[in-house]
Amino acid sequence: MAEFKFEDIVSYAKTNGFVYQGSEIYGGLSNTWDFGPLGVELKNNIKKAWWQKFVQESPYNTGIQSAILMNPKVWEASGHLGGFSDPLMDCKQCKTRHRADKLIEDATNGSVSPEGWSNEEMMQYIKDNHIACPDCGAHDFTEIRQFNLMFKTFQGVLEDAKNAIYLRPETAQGMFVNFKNVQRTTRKKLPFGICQFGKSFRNEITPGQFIFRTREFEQMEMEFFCQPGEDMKWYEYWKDYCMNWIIALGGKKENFRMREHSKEELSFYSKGTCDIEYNFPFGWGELWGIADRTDYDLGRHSEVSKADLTYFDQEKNEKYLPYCVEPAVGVERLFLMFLCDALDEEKLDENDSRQVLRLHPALAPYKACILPLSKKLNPQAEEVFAKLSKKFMVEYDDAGSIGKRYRRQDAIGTPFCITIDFETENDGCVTVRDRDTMKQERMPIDEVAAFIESKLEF
RNA sequence: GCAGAUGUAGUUCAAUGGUAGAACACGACCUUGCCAAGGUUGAUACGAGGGUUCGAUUCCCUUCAUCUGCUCCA
Repeated sequence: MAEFKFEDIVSYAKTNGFVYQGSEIYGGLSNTWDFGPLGVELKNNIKKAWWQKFVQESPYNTGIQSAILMNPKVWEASGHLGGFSDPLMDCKQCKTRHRADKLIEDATNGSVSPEGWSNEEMMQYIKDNHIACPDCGAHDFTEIRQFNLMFKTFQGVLEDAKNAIYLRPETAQGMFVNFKNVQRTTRKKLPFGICQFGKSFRNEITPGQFIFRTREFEQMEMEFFCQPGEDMKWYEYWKDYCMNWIIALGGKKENFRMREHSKEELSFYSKGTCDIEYNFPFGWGELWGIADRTDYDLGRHSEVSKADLTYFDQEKNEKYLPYCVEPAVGVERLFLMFLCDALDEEKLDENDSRQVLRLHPALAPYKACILPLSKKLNPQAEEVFAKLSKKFMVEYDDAGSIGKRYRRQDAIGTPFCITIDFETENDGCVTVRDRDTMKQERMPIDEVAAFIESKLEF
C-alpha cells in the first residue's frame, strides 16, 4: 500500500479530470471546484449507490427533492437565522478570533448565558465586566461582527429587505416541511424515512482542504421518523447501516472510526450524535453525522407554521410528534474519501509499478474500456462499444501499446478492459481483463454486458 | 477574517535583471500487437495588475489562488 500525501491526491484528481479549480482561467474563485468528466461520473455513482441503498432497497424509506429556496420562516423555525450565525470578535493584540457569547459564558463559568442577547448587549457586558482575551489577556477587541452562515439573495428584481431569501444551508428542512405531504401520499406508517440529496450552501468562515469543506456542497440526508422511545434503537440501526454501506463499496475498515459525541458536545435537542470519521491524508475528518434529533424539528415547525405535524398512530389510537434520526453526509467528502481509499501504487517488480484506483465497479467512472489490439480492428471494436455503451459508461482507447492502455485504465479505476483481437471476427469472442487480478478471460461478446453488470452489485 | 508558507508547460522540477530547459504525460506519422517497446515529429508555462529599470519570470508593491494553524462540522 502506498502512502499518499494530500498534494498527491489533489494533483491526481486534477491530472485525471476528476476535479479542477473553479473559474481557473480567471485566477479561480476561492473555494470553488469543478468536477471533470471522471469526477462527475464518480460523484453521480456515489449518489446513485446511496439512493439505491437508502431508498430503493430500504423497506422504510422514500425520496424527495425539495427546493433550494425556501420560505424564510423555515430558517426562523430551524434556528438557522438566529443560531446559525456566530457573533465573532477578534483580539487586536494577539489576532485570535473568539465568539462573544462563548467569552461571556467562559468568563462567568456558565452562570451568565447570553442566549438571545443583541450584539450591543454582549459588547457592553464584555466592556463592563472587563472580560479579557483568553489567549493574551488583553482587553482590546474589535466590534462584534455577525457572520451569518447563510447565503442571502433576493427573490424578484427588487433588492429590498422584504424580498430577502436564503440558499438552504442544509437539505434536512425540505424533509421536515414535507413530512405531512409524504406521509399522506405514500400512506407510510411509522417508522419511515425521507431521503434527499442536493446542494446546500454555507458561508463558512474558514473553508479549505480541497473539496473537504466548501461553501457550495452537496448533501445526502435522511430524516427517519419513528415512535418516541424507539429512537435510540433506530439511531443504532442507522449507524450500522451507514457504516455497512461504506464497507460494501470497498471502504477499508481500518481507515474509519465512530466517534460518539460527549454530553457537553451534544446540541441541546439531541439525545445522541455520532460521527463516522475517515483518516484523510490531512488527519481524521468527519464524514457522516448521525444524530437523534428527537422531536425538535417537527416541534419547531409546528410552533412556527401552526401546522399540525402530529402523527396519528392507528394501533395505539393516539396522536404524537414523531422522533427523528438523521444521518447526514457530504457527497464531496465521500468523493475525497473514496479517492484516498482506493488510490494505490502497486509494485510489479523492482523497476516497475502501476497506479491503480481500486474503486468498487459500482463507483468506477468507466465500467469498461474497449481496446482494439490493432487500429485495423477499429470497426469491430466500435461495434462492441456501441453495444456496451447502451448499458453503462465505457471508454474507448486505440492509442499506444496495449500495456500502456491497460495502465491508463488502471489509473482511473476502470475495472474491466475488453480487447478485440484478430480472432474476434471469427469466433465472436473478446478478452476481458480484470483490473485487480490482471487475469484475462475470453468470452462471447454477447455475454460481456451481463458479466460486467453482475460485478456492479454491492 | 488573522498569522505563516507557496505560485514556472497537464504533472514533477530547473535556470536566469537580457523573452525559459528537462523528465514524465499528451497529439500526429511509421513500426509493433496482450501488460508503461522503438523511431521521427508537434503543441503547451513564468497566477493577475502596477512600479523601479534601456530591459523584470527574476527586485518592490498590490491582488488572486492554494496549503498549514485559529474557528467550524456534511
